[in-house]
Amino acid sequence: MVSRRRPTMKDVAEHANVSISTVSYVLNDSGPVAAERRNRVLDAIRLLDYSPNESARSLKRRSASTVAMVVPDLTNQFFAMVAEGVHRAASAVDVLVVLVLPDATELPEESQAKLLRSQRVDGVIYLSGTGSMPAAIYDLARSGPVVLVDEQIPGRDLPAVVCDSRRGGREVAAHVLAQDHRRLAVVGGPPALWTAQQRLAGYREAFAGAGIDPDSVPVFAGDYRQESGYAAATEILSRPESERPTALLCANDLMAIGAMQCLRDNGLSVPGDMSVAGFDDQPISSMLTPALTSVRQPAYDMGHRAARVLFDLLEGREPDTTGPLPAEVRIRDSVGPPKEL
Amino acid sequence: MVSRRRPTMKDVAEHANVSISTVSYVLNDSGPVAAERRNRVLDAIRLLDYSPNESARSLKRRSASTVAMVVPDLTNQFFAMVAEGVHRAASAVDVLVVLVLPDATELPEESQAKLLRSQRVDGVIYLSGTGSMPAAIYDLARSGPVVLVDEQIPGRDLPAVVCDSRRGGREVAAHVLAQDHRRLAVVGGPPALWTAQQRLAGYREAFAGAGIDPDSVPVFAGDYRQESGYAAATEILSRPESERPTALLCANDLMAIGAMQCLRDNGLSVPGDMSVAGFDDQPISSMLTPALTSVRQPAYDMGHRAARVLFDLLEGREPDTTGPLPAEVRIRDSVGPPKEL
DNA sequence: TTGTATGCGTTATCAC
DNA sequence: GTGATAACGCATACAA
Repeated sequence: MVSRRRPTMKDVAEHANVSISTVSYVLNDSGPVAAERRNRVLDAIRLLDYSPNESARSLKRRSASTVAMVVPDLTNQFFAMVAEGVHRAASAVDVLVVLVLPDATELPEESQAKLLRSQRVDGVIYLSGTGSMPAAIYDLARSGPVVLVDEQIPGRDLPAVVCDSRRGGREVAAHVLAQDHRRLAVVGGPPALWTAQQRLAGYREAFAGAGIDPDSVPVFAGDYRQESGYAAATEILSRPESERPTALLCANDLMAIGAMQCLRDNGLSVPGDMSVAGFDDQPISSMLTPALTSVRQPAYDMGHRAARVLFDLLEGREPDTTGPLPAEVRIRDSVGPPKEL
Repeated sequence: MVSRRRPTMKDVAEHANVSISTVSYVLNDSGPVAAERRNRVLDAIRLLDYSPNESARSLKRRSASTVAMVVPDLTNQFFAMVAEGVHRAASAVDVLVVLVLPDATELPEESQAKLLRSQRVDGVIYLSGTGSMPAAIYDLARSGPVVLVDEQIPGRDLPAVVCDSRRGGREVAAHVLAQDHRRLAVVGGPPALWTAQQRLAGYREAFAGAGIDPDSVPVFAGDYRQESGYAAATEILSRPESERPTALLCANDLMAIGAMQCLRDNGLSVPGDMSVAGFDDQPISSMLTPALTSVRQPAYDMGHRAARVLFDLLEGREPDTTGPLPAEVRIRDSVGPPKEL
């Protein structure tokens, strides 16, 4: 593979016996050009297998046609699906998506800000998901447009695409309560995270609606990871059976899975001995035994819309600012009537 | 946000009272510069919050410091983990990774080739995974370096990072046989895919080693998706029980999961009534009930190594060409002794 | 309609 | 050690 020099516009122009600008005109429809000459150019392009050098284009246009997508963890299928939505929206307008995963070796927001400033990317889609992510984002946003997904920063209004987590929380909780559970417990997410707050708020609304004092329901602090679900369940099982909750509301599927593992390891059955509900509706959740009752978030759509919002911002359009997307309860087998009945 | 023009080297030079070249020298260590002036430059850079325009750099250097990573589907956790490995290796050398997912709307290899030729990316990491992908890749490889992951094209020798699927197949099969199963069946992957061929070849070696004629073992053609596992199991269950296999070797986890669902739907227990083994060891597989016996592929390492190979190629180094990575059997609960015993 | 010339921000060559 | 200056490949204002 002798890797010959790639053809440039100049080569094309020479082959077609026209000037460079003419080539540019046909490439971008940016000027009038006679049909016959246009064809000559097109032929030359095909012949030489020419394609424009995007670095030069970016330099000239001051835009890289590229966005960064920050996700905490690709193996989480929720993030993966958001990523697919982003990718799809981007490739529809010929924009590249560069992947940014937190790199243990450096401060994440610093490297992202550098990326933005270097003009290798025009904007950022930010999925905090897990982890803290405080005002640092706001710094980031000074270097260029940033769109948040499934997250909101109270006070500052950064553009964000979210779904109605509070309502989703209210509805799963209501579903559980409708099975006549009266003693519940919550395994919550990181208290600093917006999603965790919303989901919890939703649960509490449902409790109140069912005549249960929200403050009487114990909340175990988790971190959205499987281990923390296991740990919370362990703690719950350390109590005498008569004081245990009969149903567990977990703020995400991973923790629900951890809790279910713990219950199984201790010889309890789900939902026979204890009901468990999750949140996220990861694809895997429906494959479990029992299949997990959860709340589906439209991950793909959220990613897609976030990308659209970012593009609107980049092109000075007013972003589509319709409300949160719906989150729907998926009723499955992990929630049943309480044992006592 | 009034989005002022970003500072350029020229601005830095003026602030520091030096020439542009001096700034360039300190930025790249590409020339000698007196300590005192170097500091002036550094200060100016900090003051102006300057960072170099990478489009201009790419243009000049004829390299984008960016690679493309083609994956069929991010929600498959194997691919997600490969992607993480690639990302890590890339960010260690300050290379960006752009995500490429097959876009239903156009021929995949065409858009990728365009990407390569446009010099927005310097090379490609290609994960065919599922789907056919024939000689088209080879065309791609003429536009620039391409490294295959978990795939090989017989005949042509494109650089590829694989793991020892044949051995992995042999070893799971041996594990199953060691439980005294004698009537087995295989749910294979797409026959055109290298991995599917290797895994099957491994199974057959084990059969032969156990005194079973490999040709006597029925192979159901799957496509690596869950549904095809379900379908294969359905077909198997249509036979009289005395002719059914007592163990199912599935060429990937997804199909194993599908098969297990089918068995459950028909009231059969795993491994009580039939044993099932997978391949890939997706994170979810250990969370199933029963946990799936599978073969772990070092996905992250494969991605990491593939990226290293690509960088070697890009910089004219001889790529590290150590053999396939090991694939290890993960023994779990979905394989047990046959029912008859 | 078409061509010429200039600039985008960097790097690198060459004089000084 | 340092600083002009010419590319890099493309887009475009302006002249023809």
